[in-house]
Order: sequence, then structure tokens, then C-alpha cells
Amino acid sequence: MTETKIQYHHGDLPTALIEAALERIAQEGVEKLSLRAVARDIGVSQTAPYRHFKDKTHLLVAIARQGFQMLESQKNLACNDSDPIDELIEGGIRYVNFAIANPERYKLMFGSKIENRCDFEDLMAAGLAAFSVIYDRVERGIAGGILIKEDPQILAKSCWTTVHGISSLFIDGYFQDLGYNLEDFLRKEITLCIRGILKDPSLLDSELG
Amino acid sequence: MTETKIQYHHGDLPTALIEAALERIAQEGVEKLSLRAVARDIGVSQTAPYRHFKDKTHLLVAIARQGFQMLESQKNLACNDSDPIDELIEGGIRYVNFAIANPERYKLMFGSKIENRCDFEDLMAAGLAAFSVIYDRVERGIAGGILIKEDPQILAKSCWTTVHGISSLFIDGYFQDLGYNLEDFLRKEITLCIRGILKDPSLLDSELG
DNA sequence: TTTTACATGTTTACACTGTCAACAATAAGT
DNA sequence: ACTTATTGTTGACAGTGTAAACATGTAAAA
Repeated sequence: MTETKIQYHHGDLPTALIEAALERIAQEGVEKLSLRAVARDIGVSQTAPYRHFKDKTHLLVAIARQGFQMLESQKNLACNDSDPIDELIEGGIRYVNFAIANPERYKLMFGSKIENRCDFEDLMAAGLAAFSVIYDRVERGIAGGILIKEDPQILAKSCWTTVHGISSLFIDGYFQDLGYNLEDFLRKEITLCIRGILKDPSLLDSELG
Repeated sequence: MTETKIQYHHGDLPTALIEAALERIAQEGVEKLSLRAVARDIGVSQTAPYRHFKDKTHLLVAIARQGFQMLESQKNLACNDSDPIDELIEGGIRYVNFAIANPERYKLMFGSKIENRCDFEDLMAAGLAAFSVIYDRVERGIAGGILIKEDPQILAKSCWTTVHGISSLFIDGYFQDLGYNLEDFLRKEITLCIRGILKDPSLLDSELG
């Protein structure tokens, strides 16, 4: 008996807006997203969104923040692996796979579409929370004597740099013709990064040519 | 005797457009750039640009392509250094410095502002030409037995990933509070990357804690 | 229960954008 | 000199983000 009557009050417009925006973003790219079009999709007036989001940017920020939370849980998935090296590598692969599976969302999370992203504290916080998954693992790796004795900030940023760099170059089309199966390519690249921060890099010699 | 008469024909509108656009981009960001505003700056009608660029995107592509050429020459600067390891590290530092010095331009070169960048063959070619500077050095490094015996594509992409990842995270504000002097930070990060592809990583032990 | 206040919608309007079509002035080629 | 191509201009259209004023439901206060 779910009547689909047209009612003045939508019920949950904020989440409806986010979902509709996500659909459009996935379909036609972040760059061409129009707030009015999203409102049209839901069947609501063009200014209705402004009751829930201060402006277009704030809607985008909400979507981006959600993305960081997804990213965080993706990386946490690989946690039950006992080997810290494997843990880092598998987490990295998961990261890049998320980015490639949700390219437009990823662009939104990092690209320049959100102007002055630094002003959105909760967004930055979500980004750093996702980062802290890497940080914690690296810290344990150092404590366990597996990684070199360096500032964990430095090592963790090295890892983040690698997965973000791969994701973003891939999405931008610069890694188009790899000549490799994607999974193999990722594994190699991420392994090289980890090799760089390993106390005994020869541990990974078996993985490389 | 340079008369500043208002003349119907501008003389060199294409480069004037690029320069004015660059100025605006640097000042207020790629995202808010308006073609009409650029035309206004030069004192030309709003549709004049269309005689020289098919549309707004084509102007942006021209600017981005120019950026890749600058990047290429920046990296080539560090070429007279005989030590291939130093060469790679110094080139990398130069890369990131360029990106940080020209953040909005860098965003344009990689961000999603140019839709379907893959369709612009010359743009992609300029990007790959810049990449080939890295590639060549890596190839020599492998031949000289300094880097591990792997597909140079893999190793070169590892380097590119690192410098691009650092640049882009830095520009996006995620590397805000480093706790380090920028130069030191860069050197450490890039050194870690190179360490990962070195046949004998202990060569760089003196550089790290 | 009635009334009042508030949250959530809508309509209208404005300034701005990218870009097209039609027209005008200059420069180049015969 | 006459024609043609190049490079400008004006005017228009559809689309955008968003502010202001107004309308409608809903929840709390009387």
C-alpha cells in the first residue's frame, strides 16, 4: 500500500538529492552536474535544494565526504591479514580499485571541483580519517621492525601518494595502454612503493623480475 | 612611437587570449574561469575567441599543452648531472616545484576540467612527452645496472606516480602541515620512491633515518 | 481544539555563462 | 580594382546558480 501520491513534502529530500546527484555524476561526469537538473530528476522545484544545502558546493561536499568514508571502510577490509606487508599491499589495491570503480566520485573527492576544500573542515577530516588507516599500519610496521625507522608521517604519505597517484593518472587516461592486466600492474607498482620503505627490501625480491 | 590606437584587428589574439586566461586562472582558479571575462580583459567582443578556438575547452587544452612543455623542460634541466640516481631525484623535485608554483595550471593539466582529454591527441602527446623524460632516465638506469631489472614502463610509472601524487595531494591541501621544510619533505619522499626501484637500496641509506 | 510558529516547498526574477547566426570591417590574392 | 578569406561585432537563445517573496503543510503552544 505504498501510495505514490504527489505530496508537498518530499519526506527525505537531502538523501534524495545526494542519490540523484550521484546518478547524474556517474552518468555524465562531475563537471557537467547541474543542480537544477538534479531537482528536475526528483520532481521538485529548482530552489528546493537550497532548503537543505547552502549551495551547490555544499551538496558536492556531502557526496565527497561520503566517498571518503567508503574508502576508509574499503581499506579496513584487508585488516585480518596478519602479515603487515600484505596488509599494506592489499589495502592499496583496494584503494585503487575503489577509485577506478567510482571515477567521477573520486574526481570529486580530490579534483578541483570543490573550491577551497580546505574550508570544509569535516571534508578534510574525512579525508584524513581515511589516511589514518594507512598511517596506523605503517606505524605498526615500524614498531615491528619491518619498515625503516623513519617518521611514520613520511612513510604513510609515501603510500598514500602512490595509491592516489596511480588512481588519478589512471582515471585521467594516462595509464590507458598498460600492456598488463590491471591487477598485475597495480600489484607491481604498489609492491615497488612498499619495497622503498622496507627495512629489508630483498623480502620482496620474489615478487619482482 | 607605439601608438595605442584602438584597431579592429588585434594582431595576435590567440596568444593574448592564452595570456589573459592564464592570469585569470592564476588569480581566481581554473574552475571559475569565464571565456567572456577573458574577452573583456583584452577588450574584445565575447565571441571573438571563437575565431581562434573552437570552444572554451580548446583554449584550456592549449594552456595545458603549454604546461606540459614547460614541465618537460624543467625536468630536462637536471640532465647534466652524471649520477643517474641524483638525476632522477633532482628531476622529481623540479617536477613538484613546478606543480606547486603553478597550482591552477597544474590542475588544468590533470584535473577533470578538460572533459574527454583523451580525445585531444596533441595534449596526450605532450603529456607523454613529459613522461618520456622520466622513462629515458629509468631506461638508462636499468641498462647501467643501477635499477632493478623490470619493465621500464613499470619503473617509470612508479616515479611519475610519486611526483604526481605528491603534487596533487599538496595542491589539494592534504599535505598542509608537513612539519618539515618543503624541500626536505620532497627529497625524503622522492628518495623513498627511488629506493624502491634501486637494485641496491642500501645506496640511499645515508639519506634516510 | 485552535492558533501560532517553523520547516519546507514554489514562483519569479536577476545576472551570468557558453555558443550560434547574421552582419561588418579589414587584409590578402587575383 | 575586384573578389575572397580572415577576423572582428552585435544580438539572441538556452542554460546556469541563487536571492527574495510567497505558499503550504506540520508541530508546538495556547
